[in-house]
Amino acid sequence: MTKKERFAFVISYFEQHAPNAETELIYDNPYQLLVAVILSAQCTDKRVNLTTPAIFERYPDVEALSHATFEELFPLIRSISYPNNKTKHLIGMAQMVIDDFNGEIPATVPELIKLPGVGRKTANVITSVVHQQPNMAVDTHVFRVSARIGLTTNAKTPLQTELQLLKYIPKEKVYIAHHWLILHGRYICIARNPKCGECGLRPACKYYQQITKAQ
DNA sequence: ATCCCGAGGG
DNA sequence: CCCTCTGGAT
Repeated sequence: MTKKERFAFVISYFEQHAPNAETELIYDNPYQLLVAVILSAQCTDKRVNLTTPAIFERYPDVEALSHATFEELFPLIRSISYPNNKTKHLIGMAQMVIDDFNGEIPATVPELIKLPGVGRKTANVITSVVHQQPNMAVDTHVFRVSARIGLTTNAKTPLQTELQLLKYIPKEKVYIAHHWLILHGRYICIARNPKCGECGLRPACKYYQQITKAQ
């Protein structure tokens, strides 16, 4: 099976079985999405969703967040990973949005990456979800699932995965493909003991071909 | 013990 | 390239 055929199979499968895949982070606007994605580093969406309501209530917009103090915000973030860094990042992000971007959350990857706590992955999520730009955010799930199936070859960094995926996924399907891969990685192609028995991608999956050949 | 929608710094 | 930050779930 060529790489092109592999992509075609995977896209076709997900279009039939997960046509409406979207993020499980809870948010109402770009500000809330940006906060949620910053908090999501090395943390499950479920746990992020437990912490964000209190944050959004106390800091309803980026202006309010820009005036937050570390001592105020830290307790609201205490229960998720890297609370120290994330508290500083959120306040710094809000202050930079107010000071350097007229209170508007930037709409391009180069600008977003300037914000504290915002790296390439987060910038790709925002520009993709909010601004419909064909950018592929590569998180741990996208990285692992793409490698297992064989959508990527010898990708050692998220950036390599991103570029290889963009080469074969049509622009208009990058957004949905990002969520396909994440949700598949979260519920089927999990890191430990993937549920290959429940996976419809088996005919196109390099990983499955390897483990069955080894029997 | 390993993993979760990573980012920043050296 | 490496390392550190770091809590909760499994």
